[in-house]
Amino acid sequence: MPTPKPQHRVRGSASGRPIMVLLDLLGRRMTLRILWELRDQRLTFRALQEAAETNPSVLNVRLKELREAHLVALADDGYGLTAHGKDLLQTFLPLNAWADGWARLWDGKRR
Amino acid sequence: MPTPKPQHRVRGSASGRPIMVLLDLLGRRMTLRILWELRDQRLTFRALQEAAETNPSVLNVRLKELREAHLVALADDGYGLTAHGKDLLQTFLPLNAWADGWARLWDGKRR
DNA sequence: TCGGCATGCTATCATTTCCGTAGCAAAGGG
DNA sequence: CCCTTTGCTACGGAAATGATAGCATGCCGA
Repeated sequence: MPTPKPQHRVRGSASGRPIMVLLDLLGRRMTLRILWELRDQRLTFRALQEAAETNPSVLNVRLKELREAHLVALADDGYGLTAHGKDLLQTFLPLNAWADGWARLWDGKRR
Repeated sequence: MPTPKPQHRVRGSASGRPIMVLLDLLGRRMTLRILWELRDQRLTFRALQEAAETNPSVLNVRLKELREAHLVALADDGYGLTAHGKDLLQTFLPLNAWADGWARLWDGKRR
């Protein structure tokens, strides 16, 4: 379960193209969720575990990957996004509003 | 392996908040990749399978989920993004450029 | 009308990943 | 000392994924 790095073969892509590497990384379970939970706060390992509703084993693996990817870093006051991580998160912030609109697709169909 | 729907409990989130549902859906393997491959073209099942470098079993499961999520639809000329899917993809298009910049983090470290 | 071919897709099984729980080592107070 | 919190690891069962083979349908040319 190697951490995907640009220029290296990753699951689902022999090319190592950065976008493919990134899609592999973000497509692993809890990765997007972890980034999301850290979008506006720093959290300890355990606080992050609760926030993301996951367990320490998966969380630890994801955190290792995200740290190797320079998206997350651990400081005295807990885990938080790096400058790169914050930059990436900017891309995802509109997702929240988008998801709300998307959810309305089901509102009319449930009774 | 139920398709996540807003207002319903999903893996990693009891709340059913749309953003959590979306993060669960997008966090499943190959989901982001499939959306990415369809960003500017329609593909047959087999063409999509090759493009995304995956296998029919996983592809079929993901396509079912994406169709139920109204993000992908099948027409005579193959699979393609729905209006909602295209809208969502707009959010991710900047990722390509971002990933190229991100990859440079490793350029200086490889020798 | 009979191959051939491409289509979407399913079945099967081995492998990988994930999940849930218990617990450890270190650091800091009281 | 002991209690708490920290980050994190070990383990076993469950679930998801991956790879391959193959089916049913429809189309097209001979």
